[in-house]
Amino acid sequence: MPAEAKVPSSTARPAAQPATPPLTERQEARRRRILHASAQLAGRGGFDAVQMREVAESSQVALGTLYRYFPSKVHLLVATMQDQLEHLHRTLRKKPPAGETAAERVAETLMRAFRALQREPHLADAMVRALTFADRSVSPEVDQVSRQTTAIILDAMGLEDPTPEQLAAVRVIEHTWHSALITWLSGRASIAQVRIDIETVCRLIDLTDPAGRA
Amino acid sequence: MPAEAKVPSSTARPAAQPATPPLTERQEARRRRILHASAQLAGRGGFDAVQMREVAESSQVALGTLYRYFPSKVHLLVATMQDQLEHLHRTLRKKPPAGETAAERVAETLMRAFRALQREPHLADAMVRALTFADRSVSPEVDQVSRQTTAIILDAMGLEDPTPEQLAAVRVIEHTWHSALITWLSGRASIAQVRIDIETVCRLIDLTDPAGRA
DNA sequence: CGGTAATCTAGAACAAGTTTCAGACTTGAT
DNA sequence: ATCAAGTCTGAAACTTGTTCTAGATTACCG
Repeated sequence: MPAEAKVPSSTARPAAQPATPPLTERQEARRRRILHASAQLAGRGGFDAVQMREVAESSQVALGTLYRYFPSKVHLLVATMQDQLEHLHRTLRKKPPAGETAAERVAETLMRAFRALQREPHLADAMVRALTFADRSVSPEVDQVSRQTTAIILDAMGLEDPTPEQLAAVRVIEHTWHSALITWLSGRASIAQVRIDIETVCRLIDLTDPAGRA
Repeated sequence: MPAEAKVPSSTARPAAQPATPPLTERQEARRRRILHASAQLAGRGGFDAVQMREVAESSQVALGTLYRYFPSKVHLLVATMQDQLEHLHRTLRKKPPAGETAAERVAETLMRAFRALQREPHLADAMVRALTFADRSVSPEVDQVSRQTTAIILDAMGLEDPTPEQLAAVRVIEHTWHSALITWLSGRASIAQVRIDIETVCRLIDLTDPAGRA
């Protein structure tokens, strides 16, 4: 029946999506080439520089195939972000933050991530814009990014069993993180400002953990 | 020299933009028609339904003229949002929030705004997506929206002389507000969830005000 | 091997945002 | 009233995301 297997869609991780039929090696390679080209183009030029025709050409794939793998430009860029986030998470695991309190560690972690983004501001632009511009059709993928981000923050807090209040705080931290990134990317906030925002929101953690009812 | 220019009639608010050459009455009328058409189309269909050709036709204006007034679709939608925000602010002034603490009043105000958006979810979609998708070329306009939002929140807090810490909290509240809206609009968070996020972030205000010097 | 269904390719075609242009129209000044 | 300069209009053109099609390839089953 099938030839080169079924329609691909998300991650390469086996322990992730439920309905992701496995990919041929050649397909996996194509997918990887596409994501690489996407990140490459995004790296200089940002969101606008990632043009589907160029991605296709650059990754040696027909336009139609590109769209079979990633049903829209936003899907593509969100997938690119998933990729980068995984990479970041691995890096962070190797060198956990050293702060005293949970709030400090989270702030340190986010600032580290922020510095990584500063090294590739155009790539950051492409990914973050895609993420916030995504409509309902990309919800699953965006949600996956969100879960990954949550995991990173919880890791930094060093909690195995967060309370609902703490999870609420994490949600707000994520909101702030995304929105602060946007203001920075669009030139409306300085790097210093972003740091302040992050540090401010991280104080919410103190509010829930040490003294409060847990 | 100029033609339909120079009549210093009304931009309504005299204390707003610095370098906005005043508009003729006919121009003011055009501008208003355009914004009305924009809101109308956004009202059903959201971001995608606001098509520049339709806006032009619907507001009895040539496409080129539309682009003279609003240099891009995002500019147009952000301007639409400015419009709506002013309206909201006026409404809110009439019925200030009744909560005991500043945090309660801010949360109440934002929830009220949220309910207003729920009545026109498509319009909300168009405006918020435009806002977060805006690139640097729209910074001034987006900044104006941000200032207006800040003003609304500060009003709710009832402060005439906010401390830097309080301003920081307000910034984070705004971040959360925008990002929470996005998650709601893209179907990744429920209304209840948004309420929780808002209430959570508003606790930051308690952190700055009651104990410290006011 | 041969068959066949799914995949891939190349390229045209379509949609909506944006730009451009020639000509008609308005406005304020002389 | 006339004129110069800025505005508006209508329409075509251009760009880039997205869809579609016909035919060549590929993977797997028997």
